[in-house]
Amino acid sequence: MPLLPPQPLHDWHLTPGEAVALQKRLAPRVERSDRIAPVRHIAGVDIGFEDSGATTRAAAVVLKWREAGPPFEVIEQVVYREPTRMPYIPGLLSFRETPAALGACARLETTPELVMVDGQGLAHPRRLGVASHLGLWLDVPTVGVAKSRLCGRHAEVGETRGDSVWLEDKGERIGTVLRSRTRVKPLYVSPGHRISQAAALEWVKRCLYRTKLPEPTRQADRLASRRDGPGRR
DNA sequence: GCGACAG
DNA sequence: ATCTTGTCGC
Repeated sequence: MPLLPPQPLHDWHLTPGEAVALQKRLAPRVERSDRIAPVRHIAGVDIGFEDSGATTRAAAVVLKWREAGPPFEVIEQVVYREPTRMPYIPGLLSFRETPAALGACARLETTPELVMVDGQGLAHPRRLGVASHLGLWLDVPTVGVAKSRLCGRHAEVGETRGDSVWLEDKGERIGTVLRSRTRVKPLYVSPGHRISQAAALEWVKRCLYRTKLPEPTRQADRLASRRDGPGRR
């Protein structure tokens, strides 16, 4: 999918303090309501590492959306590598993963109407998780699907598949804690960009098939973390 | 000052 | 995230 013309949405040589300042400037640009075109394709994005972390491997997959529900047909798969440029710092994940993620997305021929990202969206201390940051950059609707909590509080979630509770922080709802599989650790779903809380949750539910992760993220996950080196596609 | 802390 | 064996489920 095409990348937007270069914009001051990201910088690769920032100190932690500068990165935090940038997040505060970008957060207000995140759109929290639905501005989504009819969904035909949904992409999944995830990052993995090789060479003890020296190489970052980004994976992007595109699935054809079917009203009939999953399993969806995978129509594109891309793996893109580049040297790792920043360490992992809680709250600054997007600065470590977004560069490679953009590289993978730029190599997709299809432009999806929705992108699911492994990580938080709004459910971030400054409301700019990796899903939001990537969404801003690509100017495409995104939803964050994380496997654990970064911030916020929530009541206990029911143990049955489909049960969910709000994730809140500082008096506002920042996401949803969703039990995607009975008796399995819940998912933390939050809007990335151009999507509402309700729609973000619904799309994740609609993409659940038989595993803990929704299909877009699951497919990207397996590509990004394969221990042997998948070339491309 | 003491924890918590996406991937 | 990654390092790891066997094991349970579809």
